[in-house]
Amino acid sequence: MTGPPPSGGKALAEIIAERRRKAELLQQAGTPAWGVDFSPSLTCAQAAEQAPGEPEQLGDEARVAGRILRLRSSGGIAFADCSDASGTLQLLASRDDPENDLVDQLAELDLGDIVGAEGRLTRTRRGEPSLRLVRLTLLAKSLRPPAAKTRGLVNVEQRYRRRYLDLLSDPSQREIFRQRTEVIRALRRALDERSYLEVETPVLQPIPGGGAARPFRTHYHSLDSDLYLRIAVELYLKRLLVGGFERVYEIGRTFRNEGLSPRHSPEFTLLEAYQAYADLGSMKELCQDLVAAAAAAAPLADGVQTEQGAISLEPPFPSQTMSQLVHQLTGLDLDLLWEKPERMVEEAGRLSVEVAADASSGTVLYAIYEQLVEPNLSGPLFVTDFPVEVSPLARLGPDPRFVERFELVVAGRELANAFAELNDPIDQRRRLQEQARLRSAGDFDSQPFDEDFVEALEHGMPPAGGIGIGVDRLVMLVTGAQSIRDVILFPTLRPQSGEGQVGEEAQSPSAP
RNA sequence: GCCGCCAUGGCGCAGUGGUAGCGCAGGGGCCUUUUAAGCCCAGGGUCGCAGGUUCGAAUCCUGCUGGCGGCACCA
Repeated sequence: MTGPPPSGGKALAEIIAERRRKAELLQQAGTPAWGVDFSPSLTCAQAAEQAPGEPEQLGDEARVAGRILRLRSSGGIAFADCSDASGTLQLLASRDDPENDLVDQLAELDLGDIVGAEGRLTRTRRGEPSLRLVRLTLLAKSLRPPAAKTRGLVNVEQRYRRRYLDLLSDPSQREIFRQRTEVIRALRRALDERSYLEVETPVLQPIPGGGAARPFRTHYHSLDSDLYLRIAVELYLKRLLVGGFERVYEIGRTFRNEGLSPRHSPEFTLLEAYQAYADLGSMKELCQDLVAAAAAAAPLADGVQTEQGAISLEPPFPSQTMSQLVHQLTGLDLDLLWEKPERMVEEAGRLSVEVAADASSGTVLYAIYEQLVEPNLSGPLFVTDFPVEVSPLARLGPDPRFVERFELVVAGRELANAFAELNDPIDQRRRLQEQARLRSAGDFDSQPFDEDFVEALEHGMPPAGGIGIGVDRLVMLVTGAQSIRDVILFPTLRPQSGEGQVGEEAQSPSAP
């Protein structure tokens, strides 16, 4: 035996050794255990469908390929359940057939082996569609025992760390990720149909702007400069509006150096779309259409469930201002209090909402909304009129205390965020300078100043609407997933000891 | 980062102070239509890691590692 010692205990080592021995015996007999080509003529599901209607009747010839999930043998007859992406088909070998050695061949397979099977379609006495074998080809010997024969993997850590085991032992897990892809396709289709142009902007950015979040930092050796993984794509897409594109969007991975939770992943998929000459109402319509398209792409049997019960994602969604929502919950007369931020701070304290003693009225309003209102909103609901203090990139509304912005809230969570984009370069410069001031005062979540972006605005950006949608959360919603890790194939986990010690890649002499 | 819960053969689990068991998987055997097939036999474990308490620790205590949940940060 060569190769690395198998991980795990003695029993596992013995199982692996036994399987390797089988593979070697086969190879010595001239039967390769890996690397053989095989072209199926039907999927397992198609073959099952084409099986003859009557028991023990022989039908068409067929070739299928798949993984052996279960084996049963009964003296002179052997059965195997063969599974491919489409479903499962039973394989059958009988001593009564001329190829009676197939009974032993089939029985000697191990669970997890991948085979190509050729024979005639039939149906057993109990009515099970089956392939009566005339030839069996081993395509890939499995050296490790299957994690789970019937139920899927239960151990959550294993499911995330070794997702392939989760996927192969539980078809419903594969279905979730297939639906994820369908949702993203539906989003693309909806935007493409509206003449949006899909673009790609830098993931590595010298100045990480466009959102309030702490970035990941990395270093590019060739230019000997620090770069940041993007926290948003906003500032680049707006530059494209300056450049004359009128409808652009990007769906891509975005990175935020923040805590992990069932709703937060350090890398997540963000959709951002910008449309020149669009007002906030148009963005609401776009938002509704995108959410409805996503829901239609992954239809749940029992509808979309939230902690507050079943909800409909059928447009149109209602709107309410943040001030209305806070007033309804607390009874506070915000107009009366607004000029006295210290009174607002007091009221917040009374409501057990913690804010800085010198917080402005807008900041306090937002804090009360976030902590007391948003978590209890079932939605879907557009929350509008955000305080200017928490919206440095949005255009002022008719009431200059607020900006033209909405968030779509579903199940107590922010699903989308949109605003009428600020295109006043003088105001934008002032607001970004304020952000930069906060940042240098130690607030890592505030945005650094981006001179090039402001300069782009100085060339003139058309008035525009913009929207951002958290795609992972949208997928969670429409698939009923409870954790964001359940909709990310390989979620970020702490490296196990021994991992995460890659060393300095720049030392590699073969680095390009 | 803080708090709580969890970690027992490959997988799923039982075992709350007396030295570890069950089902599946794996090995040997029986069985000519099975469906998570069935039946018989024999295996497989330093109970996550390291200390401590005790005559005796899977079990109690401490630390560490990893996971989950909550808080904080945020989408």
